[in-house]
Amino acid sequence: MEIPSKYSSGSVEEKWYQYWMDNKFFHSVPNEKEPYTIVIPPPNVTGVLHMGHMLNNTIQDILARRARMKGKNACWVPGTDHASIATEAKVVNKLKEKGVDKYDLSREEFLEHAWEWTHLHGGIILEQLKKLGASCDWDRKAFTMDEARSESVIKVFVDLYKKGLIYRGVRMVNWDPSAKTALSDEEVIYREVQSKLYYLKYQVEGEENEFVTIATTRPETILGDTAVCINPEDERFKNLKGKRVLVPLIKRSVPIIEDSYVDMEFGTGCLKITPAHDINDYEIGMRHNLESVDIFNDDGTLSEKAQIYIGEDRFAVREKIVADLEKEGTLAKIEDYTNKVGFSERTDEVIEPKLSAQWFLKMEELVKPALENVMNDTIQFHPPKFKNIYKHWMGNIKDWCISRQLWWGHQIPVWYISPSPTLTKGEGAKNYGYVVAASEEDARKLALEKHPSLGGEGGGFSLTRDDDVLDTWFSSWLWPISVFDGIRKPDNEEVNYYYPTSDLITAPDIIFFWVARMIIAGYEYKNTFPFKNVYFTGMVRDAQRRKMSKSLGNSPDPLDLIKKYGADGVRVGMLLCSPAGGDLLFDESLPQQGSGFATKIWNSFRLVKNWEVDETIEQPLHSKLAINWFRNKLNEVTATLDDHFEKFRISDALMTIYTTVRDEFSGWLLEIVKPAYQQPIDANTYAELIELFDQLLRLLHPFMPFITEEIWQYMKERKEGESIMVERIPEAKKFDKKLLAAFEDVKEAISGIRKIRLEKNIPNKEELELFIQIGNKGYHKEFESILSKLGNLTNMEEVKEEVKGTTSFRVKSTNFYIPLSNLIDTEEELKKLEEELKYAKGFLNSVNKKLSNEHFVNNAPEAVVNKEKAKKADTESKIKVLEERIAGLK
RNA sequence: GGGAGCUUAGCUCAGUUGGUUCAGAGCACUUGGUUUACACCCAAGGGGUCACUAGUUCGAAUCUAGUAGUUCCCACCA
Repeated sequence: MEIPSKYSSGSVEEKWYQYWMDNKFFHSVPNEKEPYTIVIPPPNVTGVLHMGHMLNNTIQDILARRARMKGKNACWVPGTDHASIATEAKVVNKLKEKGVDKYDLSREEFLEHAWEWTHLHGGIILEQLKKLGASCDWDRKAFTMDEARSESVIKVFVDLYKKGLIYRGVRMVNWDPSAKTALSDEEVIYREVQSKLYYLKYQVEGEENEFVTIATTRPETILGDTAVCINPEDERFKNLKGKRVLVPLIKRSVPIIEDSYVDMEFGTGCLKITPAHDINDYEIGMRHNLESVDIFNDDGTLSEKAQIYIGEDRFAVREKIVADLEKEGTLAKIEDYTNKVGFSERTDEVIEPKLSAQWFLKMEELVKPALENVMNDTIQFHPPKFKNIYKHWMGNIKDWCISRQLWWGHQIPVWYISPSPTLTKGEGAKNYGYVVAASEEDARKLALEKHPSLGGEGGGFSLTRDDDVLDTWFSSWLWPISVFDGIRKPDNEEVNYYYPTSDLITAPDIIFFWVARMIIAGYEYKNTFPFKNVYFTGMVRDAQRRKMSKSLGNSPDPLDLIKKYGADGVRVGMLLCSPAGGDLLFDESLPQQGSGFATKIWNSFRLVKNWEVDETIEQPLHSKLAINWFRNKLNEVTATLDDHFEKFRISDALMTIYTTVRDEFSGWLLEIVKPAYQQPIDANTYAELIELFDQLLRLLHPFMPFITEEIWQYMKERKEGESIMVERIPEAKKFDKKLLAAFEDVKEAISGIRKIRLEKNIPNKEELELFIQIGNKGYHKEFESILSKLGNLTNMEEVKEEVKGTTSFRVKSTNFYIPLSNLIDTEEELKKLEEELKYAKGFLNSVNKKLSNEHFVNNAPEAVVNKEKAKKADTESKIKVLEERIAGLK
């Protein structure tokens, strides 16, 4: 079989992905094996793949593939999220481009557009994941708004309502004037901004020349002022108590009230109160029975209640009102000021606190098991520092505002009852309220049960469904259950088998949005945790630590990267430098390194595969020894990998296998067994090499699925349906630590020879002689054939004392001498030896100091003391050797 | 304002319970090499007072306290 000299990732990746799909290797059904389950953090249905997804999904795939090769029944469930507000914003913009305003459409018409958009762009991102090699069970593709998931959401809403956990209330909520919807607290991002502090003078009513000065960052809100507040302790304003002041421009008379909330130190010590547009003012307003004047429309323009600037935008009004206040003479001064302003996570609009009727979920009881089981490590966070953050949030949780004034999403299953006019006439008139039910049919029944009069004589009624939809996260919090249909059919075989899932891989920025809430839902609906481990990835940033963003143009297109470096190369690049919870500083040198590694593996394979095998020659001793050594090495590496994976140190695991392939396998093993130019290799060594290569590929497969499959298929004749991805990964076996340590000494001796060649400018081709003065450590005669081959030695001889006229080096207490006719620079050699001697003496000194310290000898464990004694003996013999050598040279 | 974390080589980070080379890895850097698998390579090498200070201990990168710097999370000071 001819092996191409260059590995071409593109065609190889396409070929094997198709092969895996055709053979249904990704597909999982419940069986007798141990399940290993991951649910994907569902990306936005209309989103495109970005670097964060790459990192995240690479890790998921590595874990899934590894579990599969460990003999588990791995199931990685893919899917997408309808992303209510983000998708709706996109559709609204799209319509706007076509000159269509959302509000000119009916709800049904708008949803038609939204579905069209979803079908057009939906799932592109999942197709992109295939390019990465993601081994998802595509037959299980789920969508948060498909039938099964939608019904689950509705069922849960009804259930929570019945449990008394969902309620409707008028509250101060975070209002996004751009999307015209309420948001949860988590969807508001506070940012520091440079703004101004405006000092405004309010005339005291009835006192022509007496003014009260307040400070505000939002002068436009004075139009909604219904009081001015002072601290009751404030001596400066004693005379104002009980008086009233006039709001500038509109001259509304408002009372001066007293509340200890006011900080006397800040600003002027006087605070204007706008209960409709500030959460604190709202609370003060409640305490003092103040009127609320809502001066804003839903879109952030001023309403009629503002009296002036009606219909103009709040920020335009801010400019204008400052000018008008100045004209009026009520603007005292303006200062620069830095404060924090809330922005909408999705639309980046400045949030307006607004009073409105919304649906809430009571959290206090629900969070209890979720908090407890993270704190006691039933669910483990990696890295564990996120436990603190989680705890803090859970401990201070407020009720969750779950309604959104949007159309794209799960419409709230609440029906308001409008009785027929005959029923509302006269004394029978009453508010029939609403019912909560999974369908209109159920709602109708329920309404009749609740109000029998509706079905009675002169009855009849209509139902109007609540316009709002549910927060996106109200569907994704059910994800680990709902993808197995465990909400609608709580005891089905699938959910019983796959749930709880194994590992969740996600970014820390959605720890509250999603992770915490999934845990809550898990305990509420399955009575157990939704996943055993949560691995938090870092943020992908650029080399300057800046966030990847479109506007900065520092975010590479993942698909371009895959084209350029191969999926394997990109996967390796993502992971080479990505500790759990730590940010990944990405630049193209990383995937470059990854693809370089792929080339390295490819070339190693070509080397081996192209050797001619000769059955008649015997296996050389050095090959036999090297193979045996590498077997032990591989077992050590396998154990190390197991340990890394157990601790979710994925980068370290990759680095382990990376250096094993590059240094141990290619650098040492292959160099040792490599036959002379154009010479054949013995059959024994060849067969064993192929087997070891096979083992290595299996260990590597989860990281680099494509190239490992390609090589594995080339390695031997394979039958249709065979694949490395369904083979077993090597188990950790015992290994000989002494052997491995001895081999390190051999390597060091070879390095010593190489170093001398480099220093003395001796080409590798030139053969050398080596004399060995064996000390009590550092030499292993059994490996002399290896030393001889890699050192290119003609003759090796053991000697009892130092050899004159040679250059030398040491491994532990063994001296190696290389005779170099005419090439010895005695001065140089002496200088080197003196330095070594100086170091050894210093070292001995520190050891002696320890050993002569009675406290140390008496208190330290015996083993530690013995070790120090051994060090002392070794160093002393080394010093002796050095001194002899120096004397000899002189 | 409250809380948590971090500070180890030029960069990004390991370093598990204090005790053998524990002062490490990858990248970067320096030097040498076109040794027929690989220059996307190979060989050799330089580089750190483990932020600072004080303590505990026979012994501290590791434990304690404080200081400085830094990051993140939470919080409605106009």
